[in-house]
Amino acid sequence: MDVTALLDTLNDAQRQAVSAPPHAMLILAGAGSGKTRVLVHRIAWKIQVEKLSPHSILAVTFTNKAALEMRGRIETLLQISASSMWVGTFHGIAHRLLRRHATQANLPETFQVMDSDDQLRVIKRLLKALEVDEKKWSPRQVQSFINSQKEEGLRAKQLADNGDFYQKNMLRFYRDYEEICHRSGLVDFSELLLRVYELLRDNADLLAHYQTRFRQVHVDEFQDTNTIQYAWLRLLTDGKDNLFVVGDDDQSIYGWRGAKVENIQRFQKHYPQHQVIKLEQNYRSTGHILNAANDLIAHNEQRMGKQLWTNSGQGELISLYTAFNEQDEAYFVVEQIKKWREEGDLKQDVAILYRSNAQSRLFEERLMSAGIAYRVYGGLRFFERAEIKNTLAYLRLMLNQHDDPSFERVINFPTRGIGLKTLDEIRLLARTQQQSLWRSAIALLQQNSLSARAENALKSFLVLIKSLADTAEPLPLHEKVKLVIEHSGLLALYKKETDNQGEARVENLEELVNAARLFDYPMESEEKLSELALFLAHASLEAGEMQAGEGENYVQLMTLHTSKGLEFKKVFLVGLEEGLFPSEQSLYNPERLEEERRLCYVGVTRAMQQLFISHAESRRLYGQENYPQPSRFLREIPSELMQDIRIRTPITRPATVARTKAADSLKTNTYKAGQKVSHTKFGLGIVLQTEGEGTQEKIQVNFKTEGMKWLMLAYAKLDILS
DNA sequence: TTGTTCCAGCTTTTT
DNA sequence: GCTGGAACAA
Repeated sequence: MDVTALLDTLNDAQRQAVSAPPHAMLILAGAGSGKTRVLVHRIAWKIQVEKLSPHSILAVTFTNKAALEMRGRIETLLQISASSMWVGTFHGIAHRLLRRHATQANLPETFQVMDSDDQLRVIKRLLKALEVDEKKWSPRQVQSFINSQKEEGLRAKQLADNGDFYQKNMLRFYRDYEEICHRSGLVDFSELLLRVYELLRDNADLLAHYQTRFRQVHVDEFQDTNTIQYAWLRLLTDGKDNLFVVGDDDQSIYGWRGAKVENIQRFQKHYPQHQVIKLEQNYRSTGHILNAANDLIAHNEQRMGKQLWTNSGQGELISLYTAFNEQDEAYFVVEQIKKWREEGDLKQDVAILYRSNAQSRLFEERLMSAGIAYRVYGGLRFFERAEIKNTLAYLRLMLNQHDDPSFERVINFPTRGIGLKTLDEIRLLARTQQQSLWRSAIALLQQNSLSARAENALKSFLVLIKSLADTAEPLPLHEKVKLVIEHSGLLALYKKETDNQGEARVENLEELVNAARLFDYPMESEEKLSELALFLAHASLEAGEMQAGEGENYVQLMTLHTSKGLEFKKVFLVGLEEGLFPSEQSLYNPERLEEERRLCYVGVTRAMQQLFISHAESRRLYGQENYPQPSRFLREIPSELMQDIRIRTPITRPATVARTKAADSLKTNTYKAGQKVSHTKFGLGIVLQTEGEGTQEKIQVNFKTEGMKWLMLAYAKLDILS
């Protein structure tokens, strides 16, 4: 392939980015502007034109999916195998480095990776052991404290409590947590990043080695990097000016989990030689949709500034539907999908996007009764399922008996007569002796202090693990997994469950054996670790797909966050109401509000041809009827880009809202739900309901401009208009 | 050990 | 208003 072929299919800005001289580059890539394309072609350029070996290229992404796609596209483009190229997630690459340099990183060779669920379990147990009030110190709170400190690059010993009671306790938990992880040979997700950062920072030789090796470093979704990830990139490219980052400040929607958009500014300061290129031509959406997105995001103050454009025509207007309530909203969406289905089979092109997962239920119900196949993204993924995690815990324990969380998980699962009392004694001994549960269990047996029954049960558990480990030793990976499933008692247990769930679990276990069979482990000469250990790490680092295969005939339901990076011909953006989107928690915080707006921008730019936006006038939330204002984002999209699908006629509010309340209030009250009223100060409004009697009588009115209010009827100056 | 009841909490998610 | 988890009882 010659050089022109690499550039031919690109537009001017893309071409500039791909063929730029080898210095630091910041590519601000708008939604649908061919970001991955540029990244892939840039890497191809490096290999093809600048003759870099794939070996000297590093490309970092956030998700496994993105990493896989990038490698695949490079290989297709260049028709080479890029297996020597390092393409992976931040965590995946950190894991790889730690495996290679475990000793220098002060980790055991067999260290394992914990997922967030494992981490939470460790913290829960730790808090129990310390006998602190779980109401006051919630495990989740502790977890997020620890993770956010690590993401800022801070160890417990680097933090001061300043006499602060809260901080003092948190630091105690943090220290204990580090201790348990160390003893069990476990590393959590943020630890992977921090540990690698420290490894390179403290080992000049290693750092120099990787700085020399990676002649080009590429980062996808740069706006999502957190402090420690950026610090790591800085180390790796220090004084080299060879960092190529692609991102979009307007699509930064993960600030709440530590992402720092400011890293874009930091980049510009730290790499003064850098060049900025904006990709603004959009190949996805029609003109109207892009204009809406542009005008919406222009309401944000904190942005670098970008204007998307297309030369593919204006397309259809955006449709706006005002629903009576959330039921009506779901009804409308599904009716619309039904119409499309009658016109032709279009289901895989349709997505319903919402702010929070709880909103999916109504759409699911409607789709179900309409007989339309759908798929909800989110929820538990394969390697996160309880039966899978139980099996993995046995496998981990076989590999490393001092893995306390795994020990806890399966010592009495399936039940084998080891009660709480025995377990407590083991825990106590472990704590006082500062040793693993496994060692403590053995010690306890030697003390002969247990009852005969407990002793037998415990002994047989230890023997089980040992014999599983020995028997498995010579077997191929999938046979090891199979052995555990069959001999741990898990299979028998799940087979006994006669309901669907039991069946599904058995199927999942079979699938796990299959996954093990198909697992081909990336074995480099230095990575002499056992296949099993790598498989277990893989299970933590890649929890498995949760999406339907490409092009399958499903309507797709997902949160706005999940939709980032995807595109659909027809998009429903639902629930655009103040308090829902933007969410209640963001309403009074300008920064969070801007993030919500970016989220809305992400949603709008998912649509290729048709965008439907809806909101409801009344919505049941947490068992309470709410009358939310339409989202401010609706006002921020120019009205000439939108068409109302139905004329708003609030008088014909459906009976469901008005009926019961109205019937009740009829007895004593003159006001009825649905009546138009006028207030001297608040203006026009619609009566929603009344409550109480006599001087205590209150009335709830939804005012056109002022929103929903409760008024004391005795004082309210209301005129009935209808 | 299992079932029941009570109670808090309630965006967003990848690794 | 529902759900998941924990505490408690049998």
